[in-house]
Amino acid sequence: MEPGGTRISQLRRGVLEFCVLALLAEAELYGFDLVRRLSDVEGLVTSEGTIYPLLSRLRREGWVTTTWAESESGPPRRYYALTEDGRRALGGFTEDWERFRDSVDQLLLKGKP
Amino acid sequence: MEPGGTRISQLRRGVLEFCVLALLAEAELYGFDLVRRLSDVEGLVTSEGTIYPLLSRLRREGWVTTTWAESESGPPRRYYALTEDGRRALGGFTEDWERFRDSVDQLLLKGKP
DNA sequence: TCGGGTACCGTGCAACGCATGGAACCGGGT
DNA sequence: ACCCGGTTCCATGCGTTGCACGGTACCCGA
Repeated sequence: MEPGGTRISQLRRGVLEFCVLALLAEAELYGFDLVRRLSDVEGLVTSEGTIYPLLSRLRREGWVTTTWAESESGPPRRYYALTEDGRRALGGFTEDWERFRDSVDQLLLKGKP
Repeated sequence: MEPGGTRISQLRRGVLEFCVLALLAEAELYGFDLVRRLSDVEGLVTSEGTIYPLLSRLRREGWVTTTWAESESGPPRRYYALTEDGRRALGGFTEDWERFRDSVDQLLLKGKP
């Protein structure tokens, strides 16, 4: 299938980033684990090719910090932790999301309750 | 500001298209009017530079048909009408949107009811 | 020793919103 | 008579970001 060809992958744009922040708000996680956790959520399935560039961006923005830790079953893991800036960004986005979601609902579900 | 630089403009991706279809599901409208109507909805403000390429896509997909009509106050208008295919596409997306919205809500609002 | 699971990462493409700019028509103010 | 602003259409190019693809390296069981 052509890349970005599905409707859903367009929906993910700009949201995935903050879904990752939301997961990191509860616990420090590493990249590979984030992929697995997102796969458990309908419509958010993604791959390493998406996650790692995304995590690099988050680091560049100063929204996460990272620490290395050994693993018992493979190469070392890089754990990501939310910064105070990251928490603020997540809060700001959440407000934007709620407004946006309501607007789209209003247009899309007008006539089908 | 850099284009596409805001969080919101990324959210609009892939959604705007179907918001336009939703508006056309109620009445035939022309491009300039669509811009005004979307500006009335929080988070969906857009411009002609966005709408016209989008409408071209919809035509190419066969989701809308167009008819010209004179205007009393300016150049002629091109009115857009939803096709049966367009209505089906809108229905399909609406289902996808509901699932996606619930997933994001679940992640983002976990802990803040 | 060899394959498969774990774990990291970069490069290049495609989609789409938007800034920018251009064209043509109309009416009102100076 | 002339220009300016509103209306209405459209095309071109850029930036962001998800994803396909490919690469490296470690560990373990068959």
